[in-house]
Amino acid sequence: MTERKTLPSAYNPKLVEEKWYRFWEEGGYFRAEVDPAKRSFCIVMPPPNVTGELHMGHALNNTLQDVLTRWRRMQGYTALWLPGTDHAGIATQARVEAMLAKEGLSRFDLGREKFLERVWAWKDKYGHTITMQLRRLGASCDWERERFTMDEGCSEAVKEVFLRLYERGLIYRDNYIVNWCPHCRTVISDIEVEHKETAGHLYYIKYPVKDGQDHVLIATTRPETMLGDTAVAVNPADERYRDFIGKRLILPLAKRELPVITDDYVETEFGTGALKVTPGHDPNDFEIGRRHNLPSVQVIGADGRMTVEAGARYAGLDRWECRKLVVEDLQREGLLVKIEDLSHAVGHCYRCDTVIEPTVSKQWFVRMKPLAEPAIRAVQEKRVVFIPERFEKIYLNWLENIRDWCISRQLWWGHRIPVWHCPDCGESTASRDDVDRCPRCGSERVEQDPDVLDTWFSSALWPFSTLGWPKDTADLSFFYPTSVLVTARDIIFFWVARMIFTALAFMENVPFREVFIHGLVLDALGRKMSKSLGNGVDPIEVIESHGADSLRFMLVTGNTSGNDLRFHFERLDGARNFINKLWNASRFALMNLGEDTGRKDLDGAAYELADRWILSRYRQAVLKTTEHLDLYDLGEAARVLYDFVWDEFCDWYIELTKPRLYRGTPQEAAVARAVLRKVLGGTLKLLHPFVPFVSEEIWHHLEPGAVPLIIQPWPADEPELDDSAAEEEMAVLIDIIRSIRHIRAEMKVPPGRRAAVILIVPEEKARRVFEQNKHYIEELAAGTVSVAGDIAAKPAQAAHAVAAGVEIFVPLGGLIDIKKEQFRLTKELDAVLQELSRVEGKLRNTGFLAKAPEEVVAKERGKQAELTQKREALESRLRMLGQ
RNA sequence: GGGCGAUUAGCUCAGGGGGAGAGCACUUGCCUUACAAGCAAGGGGUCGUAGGUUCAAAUCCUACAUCGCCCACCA
Repeated sequence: MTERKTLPSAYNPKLVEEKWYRFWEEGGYFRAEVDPAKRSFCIVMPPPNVTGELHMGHALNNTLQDVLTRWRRMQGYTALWLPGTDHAGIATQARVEAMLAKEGLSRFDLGREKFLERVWAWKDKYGHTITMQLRRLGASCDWERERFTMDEGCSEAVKEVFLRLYERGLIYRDNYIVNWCPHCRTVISDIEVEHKETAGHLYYIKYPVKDGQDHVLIATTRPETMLGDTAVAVNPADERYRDFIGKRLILPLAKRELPVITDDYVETEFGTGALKVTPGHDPNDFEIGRRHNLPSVQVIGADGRMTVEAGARYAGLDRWECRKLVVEDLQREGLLVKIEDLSHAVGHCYRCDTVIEPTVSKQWFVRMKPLAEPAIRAVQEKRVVFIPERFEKIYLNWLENIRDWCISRQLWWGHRIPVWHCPDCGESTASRDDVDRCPRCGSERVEQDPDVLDTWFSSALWPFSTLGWPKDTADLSFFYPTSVLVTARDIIFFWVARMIFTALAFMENVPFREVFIHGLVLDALGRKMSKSLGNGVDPIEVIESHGADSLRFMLVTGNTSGNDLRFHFERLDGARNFINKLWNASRFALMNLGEDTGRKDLDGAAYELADRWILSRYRQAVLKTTEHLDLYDLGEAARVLYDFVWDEFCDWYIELTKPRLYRGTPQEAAVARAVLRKVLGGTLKLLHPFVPFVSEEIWHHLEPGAVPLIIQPWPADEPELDDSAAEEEMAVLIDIIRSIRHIRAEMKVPPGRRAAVILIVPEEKARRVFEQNKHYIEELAAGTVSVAGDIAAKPAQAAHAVAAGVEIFVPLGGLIDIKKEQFRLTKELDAVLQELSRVEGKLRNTGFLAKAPEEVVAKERGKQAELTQKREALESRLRMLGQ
C-alpha cells in the first residue's frame, strides 16, 4: 500500500507508462478466462503484418479496440481482445529475398526448404517488433492467446477450409486470364490491382487485308500485345466493316493471318470500331477468345519480357522496350497512321506498384456466387451491422458484383495448397495428409502443387481459427461469434467480406455482430501517409514526445463517423495539455486530501450548492459517456469528459472548494474533500479506457491499496445525485460571476482591487439563494457582495449589468468613466433589442404558436420576459447616467 | 461511367430542425500557494451556391459548384 504523496507539477508519461504496462501484463489483467457466469465481449485484432512497424493507421485502429475492450472489461464482461500477426506472403518473402540479395543469393539458390527456414528465422528475430510497439500504445490484449496466421492451429484451419470447399466443388483450377505481377512473379487477385489514371497513347495501326489493297485500321494503347493477336473483332451492326467480316487480315510484323470476327462487346464509338483481339493478354479479349474459340498466344512472359512466341526480333526484350521497337517498326513499314494522347486506367500491383500484365495461366479459384449470397443476406438482415451504416452499401455492392477469387500465389512463403498432382495419370488429389502415392494409378511420382494460398485466405478464417476451430473448443463456444470487428474502411473487400462469407460457410453463424469502421490517418495536408512520400508520423516517436495517452486521446477525438483524420501536431499538444490538466487537478485533490480517507456516507445536509452541482454534473458525465460509447461515438464520449474535467471540475468546482479547504471549518473541509475524492475517482474510471496510463497512475495515489483502475467497475448511474435545482442555481451564479469579471476587465480594475458589488434581486426566494451563496461570488469575482430586493439610491459611480434577472452594480469610485459606461451599456442594449425583436417576431407568428411544441413556445416566452426585464434595466440605467 | 464523403471563425475541426461551438492563432490583463502545457476577459462566422419542404433550415430534400476517396473490362 503506497501513500498519497505530492506529485511533480508536470505529468511525465515516461516515468509511468512502462511501469503500468508491466503491472497489467504480469498481473494477468488482460487475460480473459472463459466464465459462463459472465457475459463475453470479444474483439479479434486485425492482424498486422509480421514485417510491419506500427504506423498511425495501426495506432488509431488499436486505440479504438483498446477503448472498447477496457470499457467492457470495466463493465464486468469477460473481455477478450485477441492479438496476432499475419504472415503477409509477398511482403515477408520480399523482405527476406532482399536480405539474401545482399549476400548475392536468390531464393532459387537456396531452394524452397532452405529458403523457408530463412523466412522463419527472420520471423523469429524481427516478428515481434509490432507487438512490442502495440504494448507501448497500451493495448490490453490477451497476449497469452497471441496467434500467427501460419501457426499450427491456423494452418490446420486453412487446410480444413480448403478441403471442405474443394469437396463442395467451390474450389476449382482453371486456365484463366489473371493479373500477373512481373516484379513479384505471382498472380494477384482482382482487388489487389490498383487502377491508376495514367497518361498514355492510342496508336492507330493498319492491318492489311490478305490478297487485297485494303486494310482495317485498329486502335490500341498497348501495341506490343499485337504480337499476340489472334483476331480482329468488329460490332456485328457496324456498317463500316460489313464487307470485311469473314475476311483475313495480315498481322503486321508477325505476318500471321487473322480472321475478322464480330462480337457485341466491341463499341462502335471507341477508336476505330475495330478491336484487335489478344486473348493472351487482355481480360476482355480473353472472353471474346473463349466465345469464338480463338487460340491464345502468350507473348509476354512471367518476367515481363517478350517470349519466343513474340518472334525472334522481339523475344527477350522488356515489354516497354518492345513497345518502342514495335512502334518504330510499324512506322518504318508505313503502317502506323497516328498516335493520340489518351488518359486511361492502368492496373498496378498494390504491393510493388508494377504495371500488371494480364496473362493466361493455370490458377486456383474460389467460386464466389454461392458463398456471397448468404453473406449478402446476413448484412441485409442486420445480423451483421455496419457502423457507420453507409459502409453497408459498399460491402453489398461489392458482393453483388463479385467475381471468382483467385487464391493461388506463385510464392513460397504461405500455406501450401494441399493438392497433389500425378504426372502419370493426371489425377489431382486434395488431402489433409501428405500424399506419397497417387490413389488412382499408384504412381509414387506425385508432387504437391507448388503454389501457396493468398494471404487473405487465412485472414478470412481469423475470427474462428484463432479461437481453436476446427477443434470444438471452450473458447469457440464462449467467445464466438465475436462482438465487434474494428477496422479501416480500406479493407472491407479484402477482409471483412471474406470473413463474413467464410464464417457463414463453416460456422453457420456470423463472425461478429458489428463492424466498426474508421477512416484513414492522413498527413496535415490531407495526403495518405506513405513511405514513398516520407510524410508518415511515427507513433513511437509521438509516444516518446507526448506520451501514449496523448496520442490515444488525440486519435479518439479525431475519429468521426468513418471519416479520415488529418494528423496535426497542434491537436496532439491539445491532448497533452488536457492530460496535464487532469494531472494537476489531481495534484490539487491529493495535496488537500492528505491522509484523509474521506467519508463516503456524508448525509445530504452537509453538501453545499457547489457539491450538489458537481455531483449532478458528474452524474450527467457518467450517463453521457456511457451513452456515447454504446453508440460507438468514442470521440464524443472523450469530448464529454474533456469538457467536464476542464470546464466544470477544474474551472469551477476546484475553485469553489478552495475557501473551504483553506479556511473552512474541519467539517466543511471534510465534505469538500469527500466530494473531490468521489468525483475525481469516478472521472478517472470514465477516462481510463481513453487514457489508461495517467488514469491508473493517479488512481493509485488517490486510492492507495485499492483494486487497480483497469478492473474497477464502470461507474453506474446514481440517480440520487441528480439535482436540477443545484444546476440551475449554479448556472445563475456562474452567469453573474462572469458578468462581474467582464465589468472589471472592461473597466480595467486591477485584479487585486476589491469591489463592493450590489445585487438587486427582486424575487424573495431567489434572494435567499443569493444570500446563502454570495461567498462564491465574493471569492471568484474578488469583492464583497450585498444582496437587496431594491435600493432607494442606485450608485452613480458604478458599472451596471443585468444577468439572470439580477441587476448588478459594481461601484468603482473614481474609476468610472461615464461616457465609456454609456457606450458599453448602449452596446449591450442594442444586442438585447436585436434578440428581443427576433423573439417577439417569433411569438407574433400564429403558425409558430399553433404548431410548435409547447415547451418551445414556453421557452421563447421565458426569453421574452428575461430580455424585456434586461432592456428595462439597461434603459433606466442609461436614463440615470444621462441626467 | 457509377457510388461515397467533405464544404461551419484566420487555421484544424466538432455539432446538427427551434438562442452559431471547441482547440489553435489573435487582442487585453494576470507568474492568484493544482496547472504559464496555465488563469481571467474579449474580438472574429449571412454554417459552399440556388431552389424546395416546414410555423421554424447551418441542420431534412433536390440540383449545382469545388475538393477528396472508392468502385468500374471501353481497346
